[in-house]
Parts: sequence; C-alpha cells; structure tokens
Amino acid sequence: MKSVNTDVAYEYIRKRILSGEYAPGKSLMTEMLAKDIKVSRTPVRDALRKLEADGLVSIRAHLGASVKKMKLKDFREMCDLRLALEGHAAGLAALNHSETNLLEIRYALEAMRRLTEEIIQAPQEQPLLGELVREDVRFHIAIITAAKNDLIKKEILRLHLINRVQVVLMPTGKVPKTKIESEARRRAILAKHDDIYAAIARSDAVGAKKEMESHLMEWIDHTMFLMTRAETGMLARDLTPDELAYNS
Amino acid sequence: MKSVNTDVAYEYIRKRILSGEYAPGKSLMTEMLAKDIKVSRTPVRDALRKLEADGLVSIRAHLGASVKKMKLKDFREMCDLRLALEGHAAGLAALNHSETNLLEIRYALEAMRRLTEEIIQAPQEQPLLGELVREDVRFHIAIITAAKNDLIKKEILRLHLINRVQVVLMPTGKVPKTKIESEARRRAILAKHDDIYAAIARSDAVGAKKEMESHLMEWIDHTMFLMTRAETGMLARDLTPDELAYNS
DNA sequence: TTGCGTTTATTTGTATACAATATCATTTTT
DNA sequence: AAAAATGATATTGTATACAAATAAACGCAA
Repeated sequence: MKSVNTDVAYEYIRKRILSGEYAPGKSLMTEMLAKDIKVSRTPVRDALRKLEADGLVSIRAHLGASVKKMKLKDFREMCDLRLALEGHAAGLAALNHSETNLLEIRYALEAMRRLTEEIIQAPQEQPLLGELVREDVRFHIAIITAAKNDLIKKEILRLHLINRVQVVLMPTGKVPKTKIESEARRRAILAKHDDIYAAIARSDAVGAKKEMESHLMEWIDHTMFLMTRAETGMLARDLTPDELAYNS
Repeated sequence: MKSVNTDVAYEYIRKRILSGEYAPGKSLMTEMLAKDIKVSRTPVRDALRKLEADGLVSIRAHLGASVKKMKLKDFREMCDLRLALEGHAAGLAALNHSETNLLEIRYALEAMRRLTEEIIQAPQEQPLLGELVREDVRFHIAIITAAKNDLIKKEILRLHLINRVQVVLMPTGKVPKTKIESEARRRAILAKHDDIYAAIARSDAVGAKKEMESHLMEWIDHTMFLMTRAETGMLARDLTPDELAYNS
C-alpha cells in the first residue's frame, strides 16, 4: 500500500518533525500539508497514520493530527522500555557478534574518543558536539545490529527517533556546569562506552547487559533532570513567532 | 482520525484474523471487505494500515494486504523480544505491585491450579483446556499490569496477539506424548507459575525476572518444537477448500 | 509444446466532492 | 452580566470516480 505519493508525504512530514520544524504539539492539518506537498489529502492521511504508528504523531477522531507531545510519565515509560530493549540487545550482541560488527563498534568508539579529546580542548565548538552525538548513535546502532535481531533493532530505532524529537530539541545551553564537571562527565561516559565494548568483545552477555543498562540509566537520569527543569511541562521548546503565526 | 466506520472495519477484520477465519497468508482485498462491512474502501484501507502497525497484516504497494505469515526466523525474533519485555515487566512488577495486583495474580493462579487438577483427572475435556489457557493469559496480564508501565504493557499485549494468530491456530493434537509426561509437564508449569508469583510477592525483582524468563524459554522451546514439526513452514493450518477457491 | 510479447482484467493508489462533526463567535435568554 | 443556545466556519471522515500498476490470459512464433 506504500505508493509513491504516500511515501513522499511520509518522508516530508517525518523529516520536518525530526528536524524540529514541526515542534511537538503542532497541529498537522491534512489540507494544508497536501497543498505544501502537492498531493491530495488521501496520501497525507496515510502518511499521518503511519507516523502515528511510529509514535511521532498522535491522532484523535475529528480533531486531526498533531506532533506527539509527551507527558513526563510517558517519557519515563519510554526510557524504561528502551532500557529493557537496549540492555537485552547488548547481551545478544555479546553472544552473536561477528568480527565485522566488532570493527564497526570499535570504529565509532575511536571516533568518539578523538572527538571527546578535541572538545575538551576547545569546548565551544558546536559542530564537534554534533559529530560526537552522531558517533554515539553509530556506536549504539552498531551494537543493536550485532545483536542479530531485526525486530528488536527496528523497535529500538523507533524509540531513538522519538527520543530525538523529545530530547534533542530541548532548550540547550541552560545547564550551568563547571568546566571540570563537564570534562569529568565526558571522560566517564567514554570510559563506560569502553566497558560496554569490552564486555561484548569478550562475549560476556551478562556484563554487556549490565554495562549498557547502567550507561542508559545515567543518561536517563541526566535527561530527566534537564526535563524537569524545563518547567513548561514536556514541551521541547516554545514556539517561535513564525510558528505561532503559521498555526493561527 | 479514528472515525466510527474506520473502527468498525478495524474490529471486523481484526476479529476474523484472531479467530482464524482469515488464516495467515489470506489476501485482504479492500473492495471485497468494503462490501462485506458495508462501508467504502477508504475506512477499510485505514483499518488495514492500523492492523499493519499492530503486526497482524502485511501490506505491499500495489499488491494489497494479507494476513501476516511469519517465517520461522521472524517468529524466533518475536519470541526473543517477548522474552526481554515480559522478563523486564516481571522485574518491575516485583517492585511496583499493589495489593490488588497481587490479588489478581493469585486469583488467576488458583484458577489455574484447580483447572490443572481437573484436566489431569479428565484429560479429554477440551473446554477445560480453553479455560486453562484463558487463566494463563490472565496471569500474565495481571503481572504486566502490576509493572505499572502502560507502554510496555501495550507492547507485550501486541506480541501476545500476534503469537495467538501464529501459534494457537496451529494443528493441534499432533503431539504424541504419554499421559505421564503430559501430567508432569502440567504440574511443572504450574509450579513455575507459583515461583514467579512468590518472587513478585516478596519484591524480588531479580528473581521474578529470572523465573519469568525461564518460564517463557520453556514455552518457546516447546512451541518451536511443534512449529518445526509442522512442515508447511509457518503456515498455521492448511487452507480449507473454500478459502482456496476464494483466493484463486 | 514452450517461450515470449501483447492485451485484458483486476486491484490498488489518488483526487475530489460531499457529509458529519467540532470549534468559535454571536445572539438570546434568564 | 452570565449562561445557554444558535449559527457560521473550518476540518475531518466517507464515498466514489478515475489513473496507474500488477497479474492473468491470450496469441503467436520457434
């Protein structure tokens, strides 16, 4: 049923949700989207339905679709789910990895090590941070790939995307932190990644799982802390004037 | 976007997939379904899309929808996913359960105990077996409810349904097994349920998780054995002549 | 008979018109 | 003036007609 136009609409909307152009809560009206994408409402509706299944959009009868806006409870539940899945995947990776898988993981790990050092040298470089995040994602994806379970992989990737919408788009730079703290944290995270890799490489399923779980727990705690500070509930960021105008 | 007619179509098709009337592999043509349900093709298409998200239907562009037919690999992956989620849920249940939750679990457990004994007395009674399965499901659902994570609960329930389509509708009664073996297995399973309950009741998260995992592993092994014996690959059962005629 | 190319028929994908429903502003009533 | 009722507007849900694509049927040549 994935026809060309439906796919076009799907990619169009999805891309804008992930980039933050469509912020959480923004209402997605079929007619308007159809006009922008230059297709009819039908494939737009299909696309919205698929995005709902992905967990990026919520739809209510007769009220239309909007970019999903999570409550703190929902976010916590999602983190817990991710913890369970990604921990399990790490365990599987320890058992099922191939040499190539290990290489992939190591590759991302070394890139992270290099970038971490560079960032500690020059903490103001924004592009480096972006690269670090990308390599971190590569690291995690390499692990769930090594687990050799496509279904679990698909599920985790889904959660990663939702996370990205809810977390990455949050107000940045609001975290007062000393240089020392920040340095220490970066090094600690890198060390944890080393531990995860080591456990997988020595085929220690229990260890890999434990390391991954504690790593994610640290991340979750940290993120939750940031979120509770953003007192607007769970709205990732305030709408810009443009977006407000666009909505009205 | 869930309008009345879309919901009607969704329930109609879903019910028939779960009951086995629409067997795995059966093609679901929109026009025909629309005629049966007495709505237009549009809500039928919506319903099929939602069923695809549930994992009960597979859709390919221009080729239409069909009831999902799993390969052995897919089934194994799904079982692994269920293992991870339901194990995790058991651990959470040990930590988060209320008195009422425990009561629910115990209730299902006692019903299972009673039915198991009755079945061992009169092994030929089919309705008793059905009741036992139902109570088993209640037991598991009570546990994932006690875990207090709606997202994980939803996910596990989804997997249960898929399992039901793929497993419960398999050819039955083909398993040559002595009365003694069968009795012993029933008692062992019941004992395992007792262990799971005990671990949860004493708030032993690690134990609950372990017990649940080993219980599911036993079930998975057993089911896999049955499946590999059904040499038709993963087709739940052969199509009836009517269904064949209908498909051609 | 078999293999290939063309044609036909069926089924899906898309657009669009219409109907049903929710929202918002206005008016009416208390 | 506040609350309720009413109506206007906008947006979704549904049906249907048409276009595109696939699969089946057919014919023809080797």
